Amino acid sequence: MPIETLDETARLILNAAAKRFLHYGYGKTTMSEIAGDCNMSTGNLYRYFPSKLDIAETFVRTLRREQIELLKQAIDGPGLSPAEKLSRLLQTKFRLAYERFHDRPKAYELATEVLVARPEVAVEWEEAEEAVIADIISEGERAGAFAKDEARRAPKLIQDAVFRFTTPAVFHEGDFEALAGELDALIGFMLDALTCRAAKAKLEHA
Amino acid sequence: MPIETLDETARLILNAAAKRFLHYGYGKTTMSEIAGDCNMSTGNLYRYFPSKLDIAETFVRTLRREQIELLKQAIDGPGLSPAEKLSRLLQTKFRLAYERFHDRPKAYELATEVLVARPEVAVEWEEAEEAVIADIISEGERAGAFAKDEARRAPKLIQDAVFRFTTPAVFHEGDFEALAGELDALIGFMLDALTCRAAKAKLEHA
DNA sequence: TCAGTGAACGGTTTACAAAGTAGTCAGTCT
DNA sequence: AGACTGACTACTTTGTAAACCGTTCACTGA
Repeated sequence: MPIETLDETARLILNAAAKRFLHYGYGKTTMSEIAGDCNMSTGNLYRYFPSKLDIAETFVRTLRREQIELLKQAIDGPGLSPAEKLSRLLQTKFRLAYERFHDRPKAYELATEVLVARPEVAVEWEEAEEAVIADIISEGERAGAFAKDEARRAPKLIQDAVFRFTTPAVFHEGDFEALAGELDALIGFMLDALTCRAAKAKLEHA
Repeated sequence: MPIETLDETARLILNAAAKRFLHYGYGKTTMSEIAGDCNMSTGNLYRYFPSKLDIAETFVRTLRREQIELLKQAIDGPGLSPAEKLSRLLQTKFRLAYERFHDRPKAYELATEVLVARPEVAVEWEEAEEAVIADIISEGERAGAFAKDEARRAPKLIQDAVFRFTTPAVFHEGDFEALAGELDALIGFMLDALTCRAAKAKLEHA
């Protein structure tokens, strides 16, 4: 349910809730406050959303849409090789997670709470990213840079491998540059696997 | 401080504490209970350990020694190639984490609590594993199977890549076999990077 | 008919007092 | 002298009663 398809009143509620969620956090925001901001009663909120959690879920979905959009922009540059695209995508994903954690802690907290309570939203988020990665790898296969038939399994494996760099535990240890450098080396490893498999296949063919 | 170097009374305390930690957890174990089990007063405990947390830390260090020992045994088989050793090591590490989480939840909880309160113990744990990985990679380099000069950076990268499979979040989703299969594919990827770099270097040399 | 209301309900959080616990230390026993 | 004690302190956890919050629903006004 993208925002555009929502009722005008529903959007009003969503905006009011989003502001409070980002300022005070999910737990510290009450339905009364949201209703008050919209000049309506609490009961009326339930005509537009089944529950408080659903308001938060809808908001997190918009955050996801924004993130996917930013990732696509990051790899949109002209003349980027598939390897460069993959590298940029993962570095951008890391940077966005790092920034959200440090600069918008309430947004991070909200996403975490919703993702724990509604695991299917987390799965959809990962699948959306996976699709972007799969596109890059397919392009690499067509160009002969990457090995064939990787587009099916590789995206999930790549997500597994960089998992550590999207986990809050890592954001405390070391500064951004050090972590980005470590991630870069890891991406280099993964890219070598993809390109070397292709090279090996070519040698056998020749 | 390995156990053998400890005072007899200190070992008595450590064993009594370990039993209670594993049965009831760290928080639900009191210094009075430990002292009672050892037929001594609480005050006397502090002649042997600076604090309750230090008792737990010492115990967690023995858990680490056991785990490193098991990992070394897992790669000790005769005629195992470096690639097989690395694969076995990481699969064993995953299996031990999985089993501890499901079969000895209190042990898992204790380790988590100590590792959060004493991050340097976590660092030492990772470094001990890193040393085992580095040995395997050095062996692979000497045999010409792996690329040169990887033994320095690769161990940390490999630990990063498999991080997801030693994190409790993953233990809930999917069964053991499915996760082990996914990990296997990921290890295959990393091994390809190591071996392909070596192959590429050889080609250039020839 | 339908957007909107607000009192009422059950489950949860909060506030604060009572109980408990980690750690100390002056003193005991051997 | 040195292993050991246990009452003591400062802090934390626990029990619990009151306040609060998400959600419902019978009702209102247009």
